Amino acid sequence: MKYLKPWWSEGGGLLHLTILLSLAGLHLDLDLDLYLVLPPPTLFRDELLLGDCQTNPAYAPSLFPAAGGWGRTDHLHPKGREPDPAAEPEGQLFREVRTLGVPFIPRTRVDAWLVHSVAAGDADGAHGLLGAAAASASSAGGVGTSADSGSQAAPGGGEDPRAAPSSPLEEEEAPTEPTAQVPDARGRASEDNEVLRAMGHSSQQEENEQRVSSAQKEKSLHQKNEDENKIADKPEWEAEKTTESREERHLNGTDTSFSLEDLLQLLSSQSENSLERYLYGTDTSFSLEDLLQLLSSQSKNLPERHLNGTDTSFSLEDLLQLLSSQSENSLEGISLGDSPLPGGINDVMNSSAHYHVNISQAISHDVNLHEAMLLCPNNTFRRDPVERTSQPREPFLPLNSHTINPEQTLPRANLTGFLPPVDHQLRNLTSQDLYDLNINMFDEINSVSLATESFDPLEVSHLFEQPDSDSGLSLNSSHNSISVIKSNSSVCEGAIGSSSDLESPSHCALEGAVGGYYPEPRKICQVDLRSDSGFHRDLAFQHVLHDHTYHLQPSAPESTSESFSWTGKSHKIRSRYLDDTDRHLSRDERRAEALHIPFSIDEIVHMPVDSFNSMLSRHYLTDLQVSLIRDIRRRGKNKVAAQNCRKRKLDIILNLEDDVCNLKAKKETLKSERAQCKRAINIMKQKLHDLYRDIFSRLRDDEGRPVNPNEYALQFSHDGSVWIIPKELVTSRHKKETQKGKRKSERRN
DNA sequence: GTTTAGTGTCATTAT
DNA sequence: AGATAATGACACTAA
Repeated sequence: MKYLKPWWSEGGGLLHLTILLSLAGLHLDLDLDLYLVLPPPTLFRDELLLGDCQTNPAYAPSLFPAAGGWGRTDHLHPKGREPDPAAEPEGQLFREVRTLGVPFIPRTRVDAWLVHSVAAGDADGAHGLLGAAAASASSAGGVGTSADSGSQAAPGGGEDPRAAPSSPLEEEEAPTEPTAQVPDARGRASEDNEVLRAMGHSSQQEENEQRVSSAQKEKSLHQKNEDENKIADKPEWEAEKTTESREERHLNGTDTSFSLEDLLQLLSSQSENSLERYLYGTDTSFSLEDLLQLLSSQSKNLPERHLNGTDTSFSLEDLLQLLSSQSENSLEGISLGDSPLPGGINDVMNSSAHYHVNISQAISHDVNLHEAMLLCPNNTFRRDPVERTSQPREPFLPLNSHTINPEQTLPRANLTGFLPPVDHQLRNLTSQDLYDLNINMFDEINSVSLATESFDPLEVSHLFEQPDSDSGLSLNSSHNSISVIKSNSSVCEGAIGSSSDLESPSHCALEGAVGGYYPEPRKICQVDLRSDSGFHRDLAFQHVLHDHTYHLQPSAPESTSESFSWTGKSHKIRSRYLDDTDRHLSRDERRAEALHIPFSIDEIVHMPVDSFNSMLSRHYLTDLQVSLIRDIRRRGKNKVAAQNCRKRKLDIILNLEDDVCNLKAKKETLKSERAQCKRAINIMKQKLHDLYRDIFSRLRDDEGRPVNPNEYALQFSHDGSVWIIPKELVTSRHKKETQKGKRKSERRN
């Protein structure tokens, strides 16, 4: 069974998802309280519309209620402003939120219990784990505790849930261990990832994680055997009683301990259906194997206590954090406690309110357990949904940044149905919003660097002014230009092809625009484009983040965000005109990035002319941008035309070659026929000569002497008589007849 | 180091 | 008149 019970409040909404599993005597009830982050309503209408992401940070506290483990909001309050609960009449946001999909923070409470002779898992352990998860989430400061308590926790909107736990469960059961160790686990995992990433050995990373996974599985098996022995010793009624009591305790939040191994055992015995399908409502079946795998992979992010078996407690907050962190939009950045939270979340809302962005998709992605299971071991983010769907995924991705690439991930997301009905038109903005989110995020982070680096837009203009060597390399660029270009290139590196590159906000922002496809371009981007500071700032991002991208996997496959025509072509094609540090972007793409062209190359090139012109007119674009877009379109079309031309030329050449072969064969045939005719003619001549000789040998003149064939010739008359006449007469007569024939033929002509 | 195939781009012309 | 297609010429890169 599945329950989707949305509940909204000002500053946030609580989505209660209950998953009840009952398979083969095993019951698992997952209560997922997903806290949907919302800004104050005023942001929808006023500040956000201005595109100023940082003018009103009042929404921040409500964004990250679970700051203890899921997010910090202090950096979102540069002015120390607190949200004003009375800023908007209660209920207004409710109506707006009903039409919006918003980021969420998983707020978990997992109920699980075992009944009867559970083949695998210690009920106590499982219970403890789930309870711990609930308590952990509670102690993390989340707004709302469960489906029941959540509706009581959020009212007021501006109330900071971190300061005031809103349910008895949180107050009473807040376990010290999960809440204390979960962030530590994340931190440790993050450190490990950093080390591995610094070593630059993804394979080693995989080995480590596989090692962890295998060790955990062994531990799970060992624990399973012990648990089976324990259960076997207990009478059935006692087991039921224990189960019920566990359930009660868990529902009450009094039991917070839980064993990961137990849960693994539970999950391992389940069917092979997909949790993802279950969550999305397309299939009521449930793939606990997926969750098992998820948990196994998550183990590397857990503290060592989970690995060495000294502590088997496990918080599903970790799990949901994992899920949240692995989703493909910047919502992860919001959800993660360690993530620098941008002041530009209002951009998200702004965009959501006025442009068509699919936020629900983003939310859906956040709860895509299956995907998270596959890709989340390192709390890394994937940035290219196309790559995700079309290319083999990296089982373990380095944790490079908390930023993500919303541009490429979200627009392609086609996951809906998880959330309650949301205004469809308002679901389509997440990517661009998150782009702005990233921009603002790193704007704050890199503000110092901006001051010191003092970027000059002219540096980027060099990118357009560099000698138009077809290679597109900045060979003649100045040092600064090279720096910028290289930075840009490095930022872009792996963006398209590598799912592990998550550090470049500018790139992330542009990646979707350049090479990605947007059904609807985002005007919000143009706000930044109009300002030099934004342009400046983005360059700074590229520069500041320069170092963060060199450890990216160089061999990352090209993304399909490169829906450009040469996506599937050879490496030679792709690598052409590219810098050594930027093997994935063409010159036009880099230029488009530099100017933040909000359209993909594919769009620009292949869009019908009417749509293209309307697109240019509908969006505020600078002259430089328009010029570049038109150049890109011209070059793109010319490139296709050149390809077609060469193909045609090649076809013509091939056809000509075929014609030559055919003609040669025909010539040989004619030669042979000619030879045969010559041979036949010679034979006929020889026979005629022999006949002539034979006739003259038998002829005699009046005196009985043989007739000389050299002096006389045979002449046939029309009446059939044969005359022997001198050759001279034959020659003269032949000439006359020949002349007559010519005259006749001339007359006919 | 040279050659060659493949490619992108520009300029020009044709449609 | 503008957009697009076609094509020759050139430059560049990788093999």
